[in-house]
Amino acid sequence: MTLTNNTFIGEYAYSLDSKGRVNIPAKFRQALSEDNENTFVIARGMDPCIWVYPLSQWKEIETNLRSLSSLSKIHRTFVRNTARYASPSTYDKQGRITLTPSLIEYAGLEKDALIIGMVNKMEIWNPVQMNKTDKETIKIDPAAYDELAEKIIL
Amino acid sequence: MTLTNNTFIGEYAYSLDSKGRVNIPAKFRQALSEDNENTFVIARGMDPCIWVYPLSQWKEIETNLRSLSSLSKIHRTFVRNTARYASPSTYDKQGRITLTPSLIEYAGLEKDALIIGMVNKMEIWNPVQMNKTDKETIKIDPAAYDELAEKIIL
DNA sequence: TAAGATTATGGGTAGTTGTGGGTAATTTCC
DNA sequence: GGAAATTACCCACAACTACCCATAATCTTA
Repeated sequence: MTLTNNTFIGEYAYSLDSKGRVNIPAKFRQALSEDNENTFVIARGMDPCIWVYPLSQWKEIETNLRSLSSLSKIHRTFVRNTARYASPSTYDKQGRITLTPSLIEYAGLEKDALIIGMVNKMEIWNPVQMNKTDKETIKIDPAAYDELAEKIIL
Repeated sequence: MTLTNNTFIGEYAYSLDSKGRVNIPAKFRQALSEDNENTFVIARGMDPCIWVYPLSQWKEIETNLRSLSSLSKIHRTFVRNTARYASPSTYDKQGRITLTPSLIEYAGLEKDALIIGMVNKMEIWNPVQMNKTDKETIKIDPAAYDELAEKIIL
């Protein structure tokens, strides 16, 4: 059962092989609309993990980046930081994408890879790092959640 | 896999040979539309690096430069600095462009060259200089950066 | 429950890409 | 106008990557 197009939820445990490939969960692949051409764009996450966008979603980001002028230092820096580590990756016949060595290192990936649906994208984590981050998350300011509550109805 | 035409993302580590040639990443070459005639325009970046535009993109910049009046000293200086060091460069059968000695010196390039996709253009850096700039970036005004990040949903 | 289909993981191979260097054509300069 | 220097074009090799096939585990369906 597929939910909305290009929408990802759930968590999957996969492994990274010696060539730097990870499987994309079948459900996620099925959720992709045709215009994505079986392609994702992988990039650095804000947390120590890899962000995986459907191509169509990434194109919107690119459009926004194009509107920034390189005359502004802060704009330049932002475009560079965003685009620099991004890379398109089409999945093969077996449904795997190849990660770049740079991103593997950034996310600290070894044998195990945890794939997490983040609605408009997915994240790839080293399970150990995810645990660590989970524990830190508990310390989040409850007031911050209250602020969020005004924006999102659960 | 090629994304949108004339759009460049990702980071590549190449080397500058004794003739002042650098490879253009295959993905970037493939992204070029036909009307670019296998040609880029190299110019001084705002940071200590070389900016490499697809020919068609550069033509748009020229159009914009034309619209600036030379009555304004700022405009004159800007046009001069932009046009002065710019130079077209067609890539050879192996996909390399030749850089000018002036630009090589400006970017402080030696053996290693770091090529960074900046969406509408690419940058060529000395990796050492890039590291230095990265560290300075941390000092950028975080508030302004966050404001930008809110406009562009990643 | 058993057979078939799908999914996750491993590895081989042919084509592509990055890099070095050589030669001929062109330009520069005395 | 001719020599020297520079530039453009070509070939060759090594490393890498994308694509293909194979197998085992899992899920689906009759």
